Amino acid sequence: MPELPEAETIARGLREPLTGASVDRVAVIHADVLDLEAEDFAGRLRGSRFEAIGRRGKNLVLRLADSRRLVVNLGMSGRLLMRGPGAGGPPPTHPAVYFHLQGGLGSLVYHDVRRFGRLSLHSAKEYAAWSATLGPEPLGPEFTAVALERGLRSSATPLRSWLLDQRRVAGVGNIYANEAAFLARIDPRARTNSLDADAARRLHRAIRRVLSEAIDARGTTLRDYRTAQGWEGEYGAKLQVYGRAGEPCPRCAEPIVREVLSNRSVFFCPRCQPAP
DNA sequence: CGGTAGACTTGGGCGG
DNA sequence: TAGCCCCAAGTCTACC
Repeated sequence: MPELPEAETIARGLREPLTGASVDRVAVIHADVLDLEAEDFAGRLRGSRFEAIGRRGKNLVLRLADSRRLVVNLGMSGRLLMRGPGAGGPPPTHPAVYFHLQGGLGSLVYHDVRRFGRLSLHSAKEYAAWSATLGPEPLGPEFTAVALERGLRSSATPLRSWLLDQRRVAGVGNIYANEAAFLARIDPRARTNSLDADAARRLHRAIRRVLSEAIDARGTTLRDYRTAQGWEGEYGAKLQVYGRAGEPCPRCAEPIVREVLSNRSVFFCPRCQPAP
């Protein structure tokens, strides 16, 4: 998604307009974002009330009144947009699913240019099982420096890859993995079992800081991400290394380097983030 | 099991 | 300009 700060921003923006609203009708435009047949999906949601709006890692979790959960993974380009009752303004360009609400409350639109996103409907039990496959919430109490140090020691994968593994910690993606490694002054290519306790403490602080500050800025819009109200996030202007290859490091002015690691870009300052 | 490369999909930009 | 171009917030699979 849209990573954790973007998902959190969307959840906050959906809470007020969606909590307590009920689904009148579901219109499926692109069934390939569903884990069920379109008819089945629409039928199971008709009449359901949204009771609580939350997030797990990068996923939006919309709890229904009967304790089922609609889990939305936004992939690379998914949006969850509230449309007012009048639905003024231009219509969405790439709608995949419309949730029309009862009582003239407008609609919730799942919008996705690339359709890498997925919408799944879980029973309470299925949701618990799915959630258990994800690592701890990085802004929650379970994610301690000691737990992080233990996790890092148990693997020989490069730090950037470790951070992208949702079973390790839930919600960090490529933007914030690169930013956190920079703030912690660790080479993102370093094997995690080569990092010492002090590096783990720095990384713990850096992850929490970058995610918190990105939430405060309502996330990072590179191109596709929007809040539930359709606004862009403001954190892009605060990125230190991500997408800044060739620009001077904000700490030491050495040019930022871009490399490819596991088929994805990795950005770092070769002077501030020395190989251990 | 752990780690990596490619596939999936569409659109924007001409580089990193 | 246009291209068996390049790149992109993610995740799943195959394969070593």
